[in-house]
Amino acid sequence: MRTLVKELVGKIGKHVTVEGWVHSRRDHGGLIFIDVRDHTGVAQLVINPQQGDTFTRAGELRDEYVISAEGEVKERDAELKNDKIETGSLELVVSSLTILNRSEALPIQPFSDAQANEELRLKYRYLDLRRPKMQHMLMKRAEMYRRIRAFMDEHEFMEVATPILASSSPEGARDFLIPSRVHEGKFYALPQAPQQFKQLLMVGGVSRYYQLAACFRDEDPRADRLYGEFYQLDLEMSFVEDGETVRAMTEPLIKQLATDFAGKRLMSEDIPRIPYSEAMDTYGSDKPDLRFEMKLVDLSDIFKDSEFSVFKKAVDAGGVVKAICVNGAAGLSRSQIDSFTEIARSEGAGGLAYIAYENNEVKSPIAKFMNETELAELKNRMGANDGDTIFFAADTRKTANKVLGRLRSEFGDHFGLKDPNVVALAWIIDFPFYEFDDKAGKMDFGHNPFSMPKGGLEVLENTEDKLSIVADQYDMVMNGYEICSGGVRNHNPEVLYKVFGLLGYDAAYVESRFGAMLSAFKFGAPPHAGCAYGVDRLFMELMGESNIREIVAFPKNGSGIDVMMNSPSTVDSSQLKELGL
RNA sequence: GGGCUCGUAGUGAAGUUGGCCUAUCACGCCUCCCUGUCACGGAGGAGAUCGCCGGUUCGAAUCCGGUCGGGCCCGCCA
Repeated sequence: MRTLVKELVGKIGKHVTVEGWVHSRRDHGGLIFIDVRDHTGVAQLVINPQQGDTFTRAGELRDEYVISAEGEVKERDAELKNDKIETGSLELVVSSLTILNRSEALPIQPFSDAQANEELRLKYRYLDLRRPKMQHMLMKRAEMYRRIRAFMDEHEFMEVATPILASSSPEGARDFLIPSRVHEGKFYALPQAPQQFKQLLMVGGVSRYYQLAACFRDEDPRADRLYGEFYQLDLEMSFVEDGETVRAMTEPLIKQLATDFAGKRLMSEDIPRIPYSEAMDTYGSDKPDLRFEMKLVDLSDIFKDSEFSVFKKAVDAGGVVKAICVNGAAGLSRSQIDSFTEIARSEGAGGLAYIAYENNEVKSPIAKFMNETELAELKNRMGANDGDTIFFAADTRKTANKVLGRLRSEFGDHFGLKDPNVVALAWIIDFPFYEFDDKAGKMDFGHNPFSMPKGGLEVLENTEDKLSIVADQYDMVMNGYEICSGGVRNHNPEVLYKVFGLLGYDAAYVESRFGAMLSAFKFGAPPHAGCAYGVDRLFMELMGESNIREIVAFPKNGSGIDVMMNSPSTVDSSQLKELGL
């Protein structure tokens, strides 16, 4: 019967068996100390030379050998206690020692402060997982899942598994395709989300559905985006016609996770609802980090007749001049400003104009083009003080917002405005139903084609400017990350045809792609709404990580390769033949 | 697909304005010594042609070109 390391504290004087890994060894020649580690902690074993074979065997131990040690738990003398570890007041005096398995010298040192590079850590992930931090991640992830399930259960949601072998959906991300053996030339696809299945569950009479669902998308990864597969807390509620019901229902869960679970402080108990257009205009992003202000200010009226042609031209062309005021940025060096300029350029800006206020002087390459009135009005409008710098974007509204939104986030990082102990939540609502795709030169869905246009058929048919149609669609934003996306669904076949029809897709197209859903909606589909939280990204932010691979047990690398399991891999020609490939 | 960046013993780093580099340090590894350590200590040892290929040069870890691999970002992610 094995005793866990953390249980030793209550076992002074008892004879026990402890099993685990050799964490470190201190061989004094005539006396050997072994630190044994299991998932609950580390404890010291003492092996005396009187123990004969056992002592000899202890001398053979190396780091990460797997052992079973039997003996008596003794309280250490006062001067020998180690207050650095929980079991430091005791030790196990070993009478019998078994080597359960040996270990070669490790290719990475999981317990060293210097961390091996990520590629090696991923290749030897099973060793990397022994690190206390990774153990903690696994345990916290499990705890989060327990809390989610308890919450959903309490709110009478029913967990239903939906298929992993699904069908290809044309919109959205690239699919992972699975060739069918039985039906040569045909393919399954791994679901990008259980979207259609969960809506069909609503038609099937399920009132409240949820699932911790695996989702698959073949898109290039990022630091906050896993390659290939990720998990969503997917949920849907029937007989719900307003998104507020869904938002209000799930909010307590997220608050609980942010506070009780992650130990952080909420920026505000009330979670603001911000229309998409306002978020873009005020923060230059549909996922603003609301832990700090630094709002975008429209200065077009000041500069519409300016001598400074760059600004005037932008306004004349129908664009805007907008700016952000960054506290303390007057101290930025030339090269730091250059690197922010590079960032602005990468978002489409022509350059990065600025005005710094330092020691009550105006320092700026562009101030000479402005008159006293403009400078005074500018400073007043931006609320700039000594030490601040105002950064400008003069461009189309879209580009100016994008550039300043990105800079706002970068400055937030640079000046430490993103308090890691604070969670700022917001709902971004009223997304545009359609957007103009500049590159394709045509209209496309702004977000999710399955959500209900606000106003329904009436609005779809009678609105002149289709780009002004708003979807009943909502995202939850946490500290600058989109952690949830949801909507009131379009359960009306007529409206669904119309929604696609406006983009030029005819009925036959819609039927071929979404036949099951269309047909289901003809047989008494209840109104329904729902959402899906990206639990990996949510967990990442709650754990204070900026790299999503740090919080997942076995992630793929940035090229979509599992360097440990060596996937993707080639397969036998016989396997291909069986599939008719 | 594009941009930026990195690649030096098993691991992490230093060296990178060309030459005292026969490449330095720490951890790890191996041998020996050590009865109260807990990052044990002490003595000794093995281990790297500096990602790879080519070029410039009297001389390349260092400069140039190419290539491979990693990371971040853009595109993409309904």
